[in-house]
Amino acid sequence: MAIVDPRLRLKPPAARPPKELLESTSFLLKRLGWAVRDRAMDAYEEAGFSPYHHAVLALLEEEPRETQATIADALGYDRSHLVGLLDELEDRGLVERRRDPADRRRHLVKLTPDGKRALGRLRTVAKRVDDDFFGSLDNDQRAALHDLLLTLAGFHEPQLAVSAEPDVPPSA
Amino acid sequence: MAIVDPRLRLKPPAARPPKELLESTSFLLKRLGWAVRDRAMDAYEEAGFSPYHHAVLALLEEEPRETQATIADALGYDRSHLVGLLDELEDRGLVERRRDPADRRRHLVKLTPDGKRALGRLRTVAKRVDDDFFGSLDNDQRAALHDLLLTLAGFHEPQLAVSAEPDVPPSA
DNA sequence: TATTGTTATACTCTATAACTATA
DNA sequence: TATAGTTATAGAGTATAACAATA
Repeated sequence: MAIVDPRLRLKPPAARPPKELLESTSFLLKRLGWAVRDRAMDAYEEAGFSPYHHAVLALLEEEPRETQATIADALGYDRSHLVGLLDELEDRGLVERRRDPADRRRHLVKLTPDGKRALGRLRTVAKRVDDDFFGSLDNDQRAALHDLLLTLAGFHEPQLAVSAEPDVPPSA
Repeated sequence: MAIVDPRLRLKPPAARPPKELLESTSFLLKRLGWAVRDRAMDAYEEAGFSPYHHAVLALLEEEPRETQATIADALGYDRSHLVGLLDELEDRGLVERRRDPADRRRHLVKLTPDGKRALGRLRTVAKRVDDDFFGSLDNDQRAALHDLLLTLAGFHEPQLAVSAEPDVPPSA
């Protein structure tokens, strides 16, 4: 049905990046990081959220009475960025901000029951993104990739290091 | 020497993202992709370039007489983005643009000898970024990571797929 | 004077769309 | 009318710095 110009078949439009870029792990990591970010953004947006909201809610579930500064530090966000995120979460009744009586400059932030429920939904979103994006790998490959990335992360962003601070010290 | 406030040892400031994020491969990929992009940008900037310049020059070495549209498509850039990049490269005498006599709307772009030399320098920058960023992995790990990323890339950005189009067709 | 949270500002990117010259 | 390259514009995102309240 489709008639193809012979010239196109002889010299295909070479719509491919140069080999030396494909041989660079940095290049691949950059591209894929961007791609997965893109997908995650879309998926969260469909659910009416952003990945930032998820991160904040998840952190609050683990550490129930955080101050805004510690939240920002733990997630690597700027403190002024966090203000807007918390405004949105508070407007929807997912978190509560109240002044710390011990230091009235501080706000203590905590999860509400609705926030906890929202967190559940966001976990589903996150899982779907992961399964979609890494679905082409088998379980072993996926685990291997995760390990390698975690190793790298521990090296480059020490705060992402695992077990640098065990719940129970070995000596206990 | 250093005396540590006991409270700090009992309840360290928890400057760490929630566990569920660390368990998400997407999250790690996103973070590391951003980190390596950051480093690459800095390294190229020190050399007076951007990774985009490198990509364009590398492509032109492989395919010496590209039109702007095919360059943009091959690299996944927007065509209007490419204009500025080529302006910069042309101003420095690293590429040449001339009209295609067969279709005067088109520009044929090619590498100059100076461009070729610049490409050499940019390869050094790229190698240093790669070695720095993945230096904490041993050779096997590094190769494994590269393979996994390449597999993923082929799945998500088909134009990054390897050997989808062999230099010599199997039938030849 | 320093710190917490907040607001305001400026700057970079990116994406889109208009525009020209050719076809 | 459609396409290649170019230019212009608007919007999002980010980083920085100023600010008010409190310590």
